[in-house]
Amino acid sequence: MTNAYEPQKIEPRWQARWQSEAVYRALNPGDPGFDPKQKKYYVLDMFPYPSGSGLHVGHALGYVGTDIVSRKKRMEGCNVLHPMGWDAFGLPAEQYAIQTGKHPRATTNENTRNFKRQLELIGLSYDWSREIDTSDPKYYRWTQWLFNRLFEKGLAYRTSVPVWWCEELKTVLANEEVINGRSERGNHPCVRRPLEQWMLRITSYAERLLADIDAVDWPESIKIQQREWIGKSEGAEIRFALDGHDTHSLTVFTTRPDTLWGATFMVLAPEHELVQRITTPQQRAAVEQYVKASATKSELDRTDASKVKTGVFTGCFALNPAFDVADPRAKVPVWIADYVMLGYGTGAIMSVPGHDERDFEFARKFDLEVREVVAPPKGHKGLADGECFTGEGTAVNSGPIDGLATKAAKARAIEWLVSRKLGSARTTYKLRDWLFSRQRYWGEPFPLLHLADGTTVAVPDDELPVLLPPMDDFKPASDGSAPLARVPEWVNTVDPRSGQKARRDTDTMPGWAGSCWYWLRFMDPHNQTAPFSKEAERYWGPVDLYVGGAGHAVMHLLYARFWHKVFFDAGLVHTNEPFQRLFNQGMVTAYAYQDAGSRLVPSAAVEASGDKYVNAETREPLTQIVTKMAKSLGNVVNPDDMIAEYGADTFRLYEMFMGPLADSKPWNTRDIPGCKRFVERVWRVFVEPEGDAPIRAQFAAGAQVPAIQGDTLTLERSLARALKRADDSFQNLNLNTAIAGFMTFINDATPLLPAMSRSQGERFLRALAPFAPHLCEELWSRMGMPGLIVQAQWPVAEAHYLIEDEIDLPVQVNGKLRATAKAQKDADNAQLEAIARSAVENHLAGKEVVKTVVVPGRLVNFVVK
RNA sequence: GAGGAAGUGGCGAAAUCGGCAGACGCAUCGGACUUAAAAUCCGAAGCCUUCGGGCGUGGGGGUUCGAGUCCCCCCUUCCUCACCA
Repeated sequence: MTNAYEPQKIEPRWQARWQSEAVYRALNPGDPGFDPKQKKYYVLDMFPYPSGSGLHVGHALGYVGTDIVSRKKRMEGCNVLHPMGWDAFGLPAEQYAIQTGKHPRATTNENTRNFKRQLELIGLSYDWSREIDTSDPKYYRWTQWLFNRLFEKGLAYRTSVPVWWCEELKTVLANEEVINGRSERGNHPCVRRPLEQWMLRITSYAERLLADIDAVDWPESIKIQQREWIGKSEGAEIRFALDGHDTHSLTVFTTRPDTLWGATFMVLAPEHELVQRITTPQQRAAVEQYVKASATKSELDRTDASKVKTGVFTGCFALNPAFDVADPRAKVPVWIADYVMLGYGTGAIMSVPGHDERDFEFARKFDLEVREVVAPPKGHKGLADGECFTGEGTAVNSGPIDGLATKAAKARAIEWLVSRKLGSARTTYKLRDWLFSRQRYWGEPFPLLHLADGTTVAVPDDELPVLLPPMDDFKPASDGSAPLARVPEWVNTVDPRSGQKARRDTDTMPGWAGSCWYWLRFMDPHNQTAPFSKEAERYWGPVDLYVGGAGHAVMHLLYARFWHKVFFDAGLVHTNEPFQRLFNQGMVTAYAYQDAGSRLVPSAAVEASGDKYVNAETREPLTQIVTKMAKSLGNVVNPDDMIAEYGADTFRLYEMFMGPLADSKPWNTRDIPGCKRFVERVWRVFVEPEGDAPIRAQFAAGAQVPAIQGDTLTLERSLARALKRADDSFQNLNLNTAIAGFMTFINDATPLLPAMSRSQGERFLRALAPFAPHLCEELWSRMGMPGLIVQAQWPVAEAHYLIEDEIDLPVQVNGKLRATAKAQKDADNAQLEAIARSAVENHLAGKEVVKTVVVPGRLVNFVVK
């Protein structure tokens, strides 16, 4: 037994012990030893994509936070489910394979091994018996099985949609791989091109996805982002006849049916199907050129999208149904312009330039008629002032709805349209159906067969999984078809039900698929007859606390909610929503350094002297800035290095001590020694460094129990405050304040050490244990405490030690602090006033006290003239 | 352009209700110990000051006996989404 603090020795030792005793193993209903009366708590991290570069300290932030919560919940007696796994399908592994020839299976296995090693180094309390890998056939078998449920409900369909095509890479790219019209990798130009794709009908759940978000305990900012993304808007669909085209009409969506009388032109999206039919010969050349240009240009140079509206007249006129055909106002020109999106509403609008900014700008540019149909309320500028008015007002120049306020005018306009069969009320959503297929290799194959008779059927559940065929060339074909299409022996098969010849679907699912239900698989990860058992789901669902970055605010969380609702409808799960409480950890940023010309200098070449920074070579002064961690800046910090140097406990403490879990904050390795010092001070409080006893005698079993008085009472109060602060810090996960409380206690205890009792020592260790588990386990064992501290009970402050008998009473004169006086905690107002008055006598001399404010137990304020 | 989050010492930050602004750390400075250094321990420290005090939570107004905290306007930074009719 040595008395030096040696984290490199004690940490692996306790990790091995926890593993051998399976202390983080969560029991399911039916498992031996399962206690149905015990409360359950499910803490989930957003599981990582195991990239080749490994974890950095930013990823670890949330994992340390949830680990501390899990450990505390266990100590509070909960059956805690805290699992971890790998979101292992995805494009980087495949891209890497194309470049290096290394199979995605091999790199994925390597990467997950590395991630797991890193997580274990940190001492995280995952139940590794539940580890899952979305790219493992044992897992994706059930992803396919769940897809079949969507397919049989008609929620998956195949259609031709415009997708990103990159000519340079000869491949289809996912939306998330295209940034400002260029490929994320290589920065090549991309264009939209129609291709047959699988879609999921998420829009049919739009209303429920919107409504149910009110009931969950999520950050309001995320709720707002989801609501905005779903983007419900209510309005009307209106049909316009086209002059000279009896067979075609033009339907538009508007949220302002009351402004129909002010519609002076129409605009179609350039891709709108009517464009070809209605364009007149004179305009054809101009229109075709515009359509072609907008296929690339509109998305390509968005950076210098100078917001100048462009468009071309088709030569065609529509008839505004608000007016009689003979009325000159009825005939309105039809234009095309790229400010109208094909995918939203009907891909066509009626333009009301008097009351819509975009239409107003367009009308000005092309000199089109602007007519006022909504009079602004008094005090607002309108067309009379040369400005467009988009707010609510009173209908004017609008025939049957004249004089109505906007709200009523909308309703009346819809009635009017319905009665004439010109339109109807309609609600639209920004949310689009979900493009669910990728022409890629490293994903779940669709469990679908295209039969000789032209129908498409699901592979029967009992034939799953449809395994990815072995391949070693993953390059997409030049026509955009998937790599799987090049494996004829895999593609060509027979439908096991009808015996017909069949072709397998050669698309794979997107990276999101595996993460759409993984929290359910964690509940029952080894089930071979179902994705998860009903009993397990009834017991564990929903997730009590889900922690991850705000970057997944929309996509993952919306997709996951969608699948969960489909499962709910299918009777597979018993809750409407998957994640009861969501918490977003902040981003860990890092410092970077700039020279006078704002050029970034790699961190390795920066030298610090006090609070100044200079370039180590040139001695040029540098400015410190805060940025993302990036390889190119050389400021990525990885946990392995930190742990090797300081130990896991110090690393964990620093991660939390930086600030509230929710805040973004810069990593500063220079600050870590503060946490290291704290850990060492804790050690020395318990262990005499020069001695050879495992623990100071006062903390050993059978030590004399001091009376709680004098210094021991002072420490008891200090400990109570620390325990209270620690407990409170879990409310908002500002665990930094808990650590500050522990530090304060150790600062108090150090000079009063002889008065500290064994009981105080062990309670302190129990509170610190979730934060610094190895250290506490070691000291706990040296104290001769029974069992493991990870299984001990969470200590709670005794309320009466939180109350001080004597307080420092601040005394203010005119709101300014002039003195502090000692006062008894329970002194009444008159006593307090008297004490206060004598404390600030000199400030009151010769002044008239006009008012005295006494806040019992808080302060006294004299208002004087 | 829209939405969100946030601005407090040299730095990270703290401050249930409106009630002593800057706890706890880092860096800094001083002292002890040491042949010396490291480590450790003790102490100082928001800024200005004529040593009475004054000024201080991005800026400007307001409410209040009292505002980091509540209300209005403005500025800056970061994140997300881009013309959604």
